[in-house]
Amino acid sequence: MPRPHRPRGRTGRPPATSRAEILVAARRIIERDGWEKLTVRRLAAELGIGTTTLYHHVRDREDLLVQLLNEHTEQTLRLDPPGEPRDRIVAAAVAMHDSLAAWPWAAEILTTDGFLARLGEPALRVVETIVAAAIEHGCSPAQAVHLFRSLWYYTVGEILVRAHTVHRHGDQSPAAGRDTFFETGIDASRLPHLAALGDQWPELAAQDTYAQALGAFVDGLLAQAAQR
Amino acid sequence: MPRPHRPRGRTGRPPATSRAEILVAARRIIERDGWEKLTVRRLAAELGIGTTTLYHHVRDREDLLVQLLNEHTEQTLRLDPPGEPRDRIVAAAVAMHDSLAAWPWAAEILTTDGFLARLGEPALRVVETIVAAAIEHGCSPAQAVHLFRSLWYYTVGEILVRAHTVHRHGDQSPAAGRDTFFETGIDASRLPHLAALGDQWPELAAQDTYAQALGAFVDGLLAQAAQR
DNA sequence: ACCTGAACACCGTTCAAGT
DNA sequence: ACCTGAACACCGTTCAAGT
Repeated sequence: MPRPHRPRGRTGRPPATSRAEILVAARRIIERDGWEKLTVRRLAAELGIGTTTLYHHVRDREDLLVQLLNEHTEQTLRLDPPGEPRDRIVAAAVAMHDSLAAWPWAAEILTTDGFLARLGEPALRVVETIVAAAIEHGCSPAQAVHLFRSLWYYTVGEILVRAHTVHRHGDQSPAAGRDTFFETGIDASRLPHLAALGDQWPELAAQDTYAQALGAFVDGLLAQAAQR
Repeated sequence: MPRPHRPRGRTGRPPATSRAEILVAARRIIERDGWEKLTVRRLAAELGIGTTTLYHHVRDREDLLVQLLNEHTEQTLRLDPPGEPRDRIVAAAVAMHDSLAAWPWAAEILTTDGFLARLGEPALRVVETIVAAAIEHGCSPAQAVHLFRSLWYYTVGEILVRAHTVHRHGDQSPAAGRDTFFETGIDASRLPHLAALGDQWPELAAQDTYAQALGAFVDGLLAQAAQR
């Protein structure tokens, strides 16, 4: 007599909660309640299972997040940019950035120890693309790794700062733009340029210059590598 | 009659717990137990006061951390670098980096919304130095702000990744160096350069190239600004 | 005015026990 | 074998009340 547990299973084993089911439920929570609400306990509740049961399928919270991100990169990070090595590096880094920036909760694991090592192949292919292009341009393998790492730091920093910045779309009130130095008057004699910038700062800081500065960074790094 | 510095219990009422006392106690916890243990509750216990009392002196946990960081930058961040604008930018960014990197717990607030706006004058002077030097070099005010912000992203990313990386000093075991792509064999036909790099990656990734890549970034950004 | 215990509303993780 | 309730050891923050 088969136990009436969860139907829609194949013949044989009673269908245990699967990895895929977990990831779908996790995405549902993120979409419905915001990613801050994605906790181990809530996820178990969403699946209708005990919190403990989740630990049979996921090592810990970090593991859950990494699995979620890997699934996401597998779906969004497909590229093989053409062109000069320099342009391939920029294109790969922009693709990496855009894929990660779309999921602000990625910020939580981006800087964890050994993060890159836990990435799946689609993400690693971006690393490969950058390292390969740098070597083709004339970098030594060591220089290529250092170049990738520098771009990675810049990218992670951009994503993390942006993820934590409240975007006040169209809010023109004086309370908007907390990221200005100037709501409390600053000493114009000590900090003349910041004082002169005044309330232009929030506007300038809101502009997206990631890709442009990335280009400058890549050019600077490639030029430096060529000098040695 | 001389009283102990921190009265335990209900002895009269010497001056209420001061901001300075709180910050000293916070630093004591960080030094003794590690910064992960610095919680509102523990800090109150360390001071011998009720958790609630702390909220009379500190708006919330984030405010506590920002106050702590501001005190730290006031003590460590004094500079007025000489030389060419380009070198002044590099020197200021390195000083900012070193000051923040010394306190890994800063990672917790570095990316919070409006963080820069909550900094004290010593920290703002670094921003002023970088913006002023960029303008002196020929940047427009907008370009100078963008330049600062790009360096900020790079710096924050470096600090955050490093702060979360376990440094296995002298650990030569195979388990060491989690940040390698290669403990699980990678597909050499799909990722040839990463495969060729092999176990060299952890060693290369451990090298500190912050200042060198920063120089390249600054050169790249200044060159790009001059082109427009 | 200054301070606080208790409560609220949560966390991630473990483990002995149940089915 | 698979699953789980209950417990452990915490969090940040609030509020009504005490001194």
